[in-house]
Parts: sequence; structure tokens; C-alpha cells
Amino acid sequence: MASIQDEIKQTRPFPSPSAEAVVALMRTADMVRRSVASVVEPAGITPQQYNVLRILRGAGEAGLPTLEIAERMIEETPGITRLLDRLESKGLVTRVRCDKDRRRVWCRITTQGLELLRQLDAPLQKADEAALQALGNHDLEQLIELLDKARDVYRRIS
Amino acid sequence: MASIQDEIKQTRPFPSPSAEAVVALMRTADMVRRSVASVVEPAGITPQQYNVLRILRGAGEAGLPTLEIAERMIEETPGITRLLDRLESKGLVTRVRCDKDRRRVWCRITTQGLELLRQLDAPLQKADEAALQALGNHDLEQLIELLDKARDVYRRIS
DNA sequence: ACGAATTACTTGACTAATCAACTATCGGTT
DNA sequence: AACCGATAGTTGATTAGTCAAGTAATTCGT
Repeated sequence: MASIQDEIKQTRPFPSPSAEAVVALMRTADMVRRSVASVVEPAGITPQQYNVLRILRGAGEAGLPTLEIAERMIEETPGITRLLDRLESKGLVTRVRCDKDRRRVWCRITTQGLELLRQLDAPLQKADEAALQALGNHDLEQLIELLDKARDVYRRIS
Repeated sequence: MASIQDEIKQTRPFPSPSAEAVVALMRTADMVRRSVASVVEPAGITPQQYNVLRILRGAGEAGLPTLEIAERMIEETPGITRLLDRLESKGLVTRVRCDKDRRRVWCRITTQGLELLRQLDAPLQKADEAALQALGNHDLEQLIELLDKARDVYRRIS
């Protein structure tokens, strides 16, 4: 095979639109992740811990079993147990073994956790908007639709 | 189509299109990241290490100084030194202190590193396409455009 | 030409993520 | 009732990522 062709292929920015989209997606997600981190980390928690707290707030009084939380996380999290350990030791979450099914552990957000979330709500909302400020409402809806569509197929594989 | 709200069983609606887009973005990026990981990890490297190798292949014979690599990474990487340590100990990268400016260290990909990349090229390309198979070329271009637009403004902030 | 500021990393200490192996419990089978 | 497989989580060992402080080399201002 002609080596020049190889060189051209290697020099060309992206071998396919998919490859370019993957890189664009990862770069954008990284920027947004850092934006979120810059808001929640001063409060002493990581974005993942914040995500857990928000899930538990959404779950209400009853709370959720450990692995249910893992399923609802934005990013897949095999280390959910230790994530909860840290939140518990900070007093933001409590855990109680279930009586009906003693394998389960119900996790609940504490008042302190709710208060922390309450303080982060507005800044977080601001950060989300700032991160995507370049996109108008029409753009945002289009973006959401495209991302949902991408995941819809992918979900069937995994 | 499954919306994010169904996916994470969220009971409340998103407070804004931005917030929903942020979550959609992170979830999609996470799926794609795992897809990439499933291809490169059997070869004994992480996605970030793969990213470094690809950057160094693109840089050619001369290689690149350490922090130049960091700047080109898809995801910001403060731990670039140790990332390169691991690649060096695997024999995929070599490092030589620069004579003109002895603060700098030039990093180059080895033949072994190039061979590894060569083996991963096709599967990776396939994984990228599989991850975004739901999107046609028009969708992909639209997605890339939206993501680029989002980052363009955000870049000026940071 | 000399000190201060900058650049380009490196290192140490700490925290977090990952994978596999393990324990405990439950639900059904026979 | 005893067993089997599945479920729900935990733990240990290893690896990776993060932040702050440190070192060495260079450049810039006067």
C-alpha cells in the first residue's frame, strides 16, 4: 500500500463524522463536568456525591436501596458502596438495613444533606446555563433530542 | 423514544432545558467512554493512555513536550507525568530531556506503541460508529456543530 | 548582569475508582 | 426441610487521579 495514503489518513483530522462527534462529545462533557465540579467541590462534595444526594432527594422520605441509587446515577458507578460511606461519614446520608429483606440497605438523605443541596441548587442551575449559554432553547432541544436518540440505540446493546 | 426522565426514573421535571441537556450530555458521554474503554482496555491501556498515544502518533517523529500533550488531551489531565510514566514502563513511549531547553522533556511514541495503535484503529473506528449508529450523517454534523458551539463560548470563560 | 518571575515539569501525600472475590439473605424446587 | 441459584451489598488489593508543594532551568526587567 502507498505510504502517502497512510500519511494522508493519519494527518486528516478525523476518519469519520462518528469519530469527530465522539471527540466533540467527550470534550464538551469534560468542560461541563469541570463547571459542575467548580460549583459543588467548594461545598466539600464531588459531582458524583452531589448526584447521589439529588437522587435521594428525589426519592423522598422512604429513600432508596443502595443498588437502586447506582442504577439512577448519571455515570455508571461500581463504587457506590464507598461513595455512600463517604456521604454517611459526612452526615449527609443515613443507612438502615431493611427488616423485610435483610440483604437490602435503605439510604436516606439527612436534613443536613437537604440543606446542602438547597444551597447548591441556584449556583448549579446557573452553572448549567452558563456552560450551555451559547445554545438557545431551540438548539438545546435539538441537542437533547440528538443525545437521547444516540443513547436509545446504544442502550439496547449494553 | 425514552427520555432521560424515564431513564433515571426522575420524578420531577428538569428545572430548565440547560439542566436536561447537561444530564443528557453526561450520560451519553459516559456510554461512549465505556464503549471506547471496552475496546482499548483489553489491549492493556486506559482510554486516556490511548489518547496520549494517538496524540503522539499525530505529532510524528519529533514527538511533543510533556505539557503540550496535556494541552491536546480530550479531557484535562493534571496527572500527565504519571500517565506518561506508565506508558514508558510499558515500552509504548520514550522520554528524552531536551538539550536546548533542559526544562523540557520530549515524548515520542515507540514502534511498539505504533503497532498497538495500528491494531486498535479498526475496532475503535467501529466502536465510534456503533456508539452513534442511531445518528445519520446529517444528525452527526448537527450534533458536532451544536457541541462545538457550546464549547466555543465556554472556552472564553475558562 | 543580577534577581524576580515564569515555565516545565516532578514528587509526595491523599483520595477515589475498579475488579474480583466474598458474605449474607431470599425465593423457589424437589 | 435442605439445597440451588439469584440478589444485595461489602471488602481487599491494586491502580489511577488530584492537589499542593518543590526543583531546576529560562526569561524578563532594569
